[in-house]
Amino acid sequence: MNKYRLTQTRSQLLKLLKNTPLPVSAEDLLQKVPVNKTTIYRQLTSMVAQGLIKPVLFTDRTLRYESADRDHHHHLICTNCKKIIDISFPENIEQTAQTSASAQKFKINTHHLEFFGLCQNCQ
Amino acid sequence: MNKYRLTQTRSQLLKLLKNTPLPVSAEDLLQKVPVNKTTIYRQLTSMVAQGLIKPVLFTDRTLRYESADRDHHHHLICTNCKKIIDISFPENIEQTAQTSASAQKFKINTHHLEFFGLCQNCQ
DNA sequence: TGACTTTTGCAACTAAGTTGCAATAATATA
DNA sequence: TATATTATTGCAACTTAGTTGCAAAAGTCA
Ligand SMILES: [Mn+2]
Ligand SMILES: [Mn+2]
Ligand SMILES: [Zn+2]
Ligand SMILES: [Zn+2]
Repeated sequence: MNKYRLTQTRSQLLKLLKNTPLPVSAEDLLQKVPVNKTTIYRQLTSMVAQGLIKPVLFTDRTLRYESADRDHHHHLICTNCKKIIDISFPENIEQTAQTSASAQKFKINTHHLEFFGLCQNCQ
Repeated sequence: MNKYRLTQTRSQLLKLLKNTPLPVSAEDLLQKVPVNKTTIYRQLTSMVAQGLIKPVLFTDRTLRYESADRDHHHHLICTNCKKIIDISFPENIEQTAQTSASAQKFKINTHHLEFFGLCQNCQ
């Protein structure tokens, strides 16, 4: 009853996305899997729809994806070497923001938070 | 001694960017100022370099700009109608995050935070 | 095995943004 | 003010991430 078929290509891509701890771009995948770029883009779209992966947009405007079975977290991004480090934020940001948002009758559902700076190597 | 010249085009664009409270895209400007798109992109780059405006990348991947003389703030974005509302966040996010970041010897300089949800009209 | 449906590759396309170059406009200086 | 200098502009051509239509290939299920 699952309309998604587990093709060779799909499993290879999923394996890579599951095993790579940090967000992967379409181009990264293209270099590692012998498949047409059209297929990469279509598979990424399909996997997002299926809830297997999540898109993460970086400020260099590259769109990357990471496995969806991760806990909610954020990223530290080195502005020099582009290294990405996962980080979890201790407080409930949405709850804090909802207080100000309520004044405008805005209902917050999700948020997106990234930090920029220098990694150990680059400082 | 200022290498930036205050041309007709530049003043028109600056005026729009100063008077529009919410982030403006290159396309927005193109529709309002009778000027070539190449000029728009070059002026935006130049104004960012000069520190007059700041680029803001939204998760829908549109790049927008807003006047740089604003206090640090964030955005509430309606996922339905794309309305943008400015919001300030009461706490020092970077300080809180720096505690976790220090474990990886990462030095935070800036951050980027957006909230998504529904505006009053769309809920 | 088929029949049915999804996935794939290919080539052509789209759209945001960039580049080189010659013409034009702004500014500095005589 | 007139002229020299340098930045800005428009244009056309280009780049590049991502998209689309279509026919062939592969996956699923009876
Ligand atoms: Mn991550
Ligand atoms: Mn704003
Ligand atoms: Zn680094
Ligand atoms: Zn709305």
